Amino acid sequence: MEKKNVTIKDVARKAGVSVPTASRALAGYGYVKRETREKVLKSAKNLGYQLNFVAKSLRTRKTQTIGYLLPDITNPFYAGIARGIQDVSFTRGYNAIICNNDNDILKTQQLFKMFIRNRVEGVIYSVPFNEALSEIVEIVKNNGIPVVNCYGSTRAPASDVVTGNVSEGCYKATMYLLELGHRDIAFLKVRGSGINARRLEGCKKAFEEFGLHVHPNLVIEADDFTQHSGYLNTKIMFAQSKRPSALFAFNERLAMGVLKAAKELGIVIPNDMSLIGVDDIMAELLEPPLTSVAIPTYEAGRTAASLLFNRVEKGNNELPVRHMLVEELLKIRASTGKADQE
Amino acid sequence: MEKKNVTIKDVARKAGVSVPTASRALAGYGYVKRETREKVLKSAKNLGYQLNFVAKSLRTRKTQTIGYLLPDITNPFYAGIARGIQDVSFTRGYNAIICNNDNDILKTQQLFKMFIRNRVEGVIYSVPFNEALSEIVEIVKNNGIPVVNCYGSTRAPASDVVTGNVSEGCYKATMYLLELGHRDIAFLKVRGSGINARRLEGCKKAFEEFGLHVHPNLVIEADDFTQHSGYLNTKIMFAQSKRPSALFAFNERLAMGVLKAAKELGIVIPNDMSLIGVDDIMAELLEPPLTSVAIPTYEAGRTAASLLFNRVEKGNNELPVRHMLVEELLKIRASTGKADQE
DNA sequence: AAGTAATATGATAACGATATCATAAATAAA
DNA sequence: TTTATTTATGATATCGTTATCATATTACTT
Repeated sequence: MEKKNVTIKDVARKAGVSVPTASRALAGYGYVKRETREKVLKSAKNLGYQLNFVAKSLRTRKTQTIGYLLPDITNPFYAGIARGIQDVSFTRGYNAIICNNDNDILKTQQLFKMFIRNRVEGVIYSVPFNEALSEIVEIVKNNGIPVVNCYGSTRAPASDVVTGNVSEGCYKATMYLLELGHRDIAFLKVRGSGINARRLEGCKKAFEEFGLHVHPNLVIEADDFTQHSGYLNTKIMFAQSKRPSALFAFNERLAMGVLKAAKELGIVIPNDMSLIGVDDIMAELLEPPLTSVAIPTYEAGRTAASLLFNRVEKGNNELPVRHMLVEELLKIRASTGKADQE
Repeated sequence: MEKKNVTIKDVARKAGVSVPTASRALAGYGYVKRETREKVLKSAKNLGYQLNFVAKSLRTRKTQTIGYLLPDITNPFYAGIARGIQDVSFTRGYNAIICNNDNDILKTQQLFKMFIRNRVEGVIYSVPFNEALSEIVEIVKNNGIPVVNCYGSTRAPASDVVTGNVSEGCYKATMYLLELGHRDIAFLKVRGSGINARRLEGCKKAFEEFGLHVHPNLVIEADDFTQHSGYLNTKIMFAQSKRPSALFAFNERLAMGVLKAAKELGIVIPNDMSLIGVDDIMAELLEPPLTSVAIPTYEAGRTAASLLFNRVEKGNNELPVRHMLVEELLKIRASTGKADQE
């Protein structure tokens, strides 16, 4: 009653056929007489046989597995992407090995090598830029494994890339603020973030359409994307200069920090100041519900997986490099309003 | 420049040794002369050799992989557990295959069978009870695979179980409310949830210590654990009966729904009513910051993984069944206050 | 110097499946 | 009937490693 470990050999013997015949019967592939197949299937069922996927993988050189590298699965942004990848994978009969790199390059290297050793058929990653990233991604590709970058560093090489129309999303949001009459709009971005830089581009474009320019003093650079950082920078900004009529934070956590600081300072949103965020994970649940640029993480994950499976099926080098965009939408809620009429 | 696919055979040939010797050198196992090892390692490095883990797994019957089944990775509660499992696994050189069942029993069966086919060395699950769950869990166990239940259905069999001291956590929270002078305390639970039933037990115990009883009318059963459900039930309750002086929702989403309903009804928390939640995922970020019973999901995941690896190492049947508790703590914030003095 | 133990290496088998090929039986075509 | 084709089955090789065992070499003991 301990371990059973039924192999196809047992199934074949019990059914009175050879191993290859049993294999064909179970796989439903090639020529097998109807009654033979039934005998084999019955035998398999009786013995409680479960295919050994490890052996199959070795022989067929297909592991039906892909790897996904992200910074941290407890970050809902990445969890959304992960879920999209998992769903597409599940439908195709694949598994995804999901690993956290905690933005640690040493871990990144370890994990990518692990992916290679495990002979994953493809890799998706969503990690920010790092000097050593390009190198290790190149190694993965040299091992014949297609790589898709999903909202990760655009500076690292990949077969295909999925990102949002980040500058357009922010363009729309800024246009919306401008149309509400706001002119003194502050932007809270994270220093060193390539995506945030592109977000700011979109905002500048909107200003230009109004014949205006973003005031450099109103572009604030946070050290990181934590709530605390948003809180701190807001406090500092409001202590130093005139309060802007609207604030656009390029990240939801930052926006939550702004919200908290504003509350403490007695600034009522949206009456005293409008606020826009990005991400749209908790936005609807905040007080007030936050107007924000929604990132369709689930769709991004699905798209990345689809691109990857295209390459897995067609052979990596058959296809040209593709760059797919998912649409970031402005969701208008209660944290924005018309500018003061003074 | 296409696929390289370097095997240990190539490494051995280039180093001028036999394959088994190369294997020993690379694994750092058994007798290998110092210079031989160096030759092999150099050869491996030059060729860009990466061990084929599939082949190794087949031979050693160790896949260094475990499976984790959860309802949905985008739910931060499960993401926390997943992260704990992943971290312990990573440290041990294992991978976790994480799969969502969406509370669908058909998927559950498919996924558990997939775990068996993939020859995972252990399985952890966090899924609610379902008639067919016991059956499939039993099949997994019969295949010699240890199973650990982490905050899942306690009615399904498993080698080991990890849960929180759920009734104690709620006992503490209720004691706190009682000590603040509250007597009309409403409880919002989810119908059919075994864990929520145990939570209520803890609350009742606290009442008994005060020589009181929970009023049955003040135990409200929600259909599910969504924010909407919390919102709806609050509206209904407040329309029908006298408003309680405190409300205890056994789930954060429910509590957020209560918060929203209260806001709409002009009920100020905590002045007009105290509110306590469970989970403590976003609690700190809500307005007002929510007093709640914190579930240490990350720790629970780590604990579950540790239990599992004990069995993986020691052999499944060597160890007695263990039930580990992680401590749920009451975090006091701004949503609770003294009862009215009327 | 002889015997024993430790070290080092390789030949062979095995893990559990599928791929490839050869051959036999059944069926269709001439 | 003969030949060609389709269907059915099994023998054998193979995927890339490690386990097991046998043997050769070196290093210690006495």
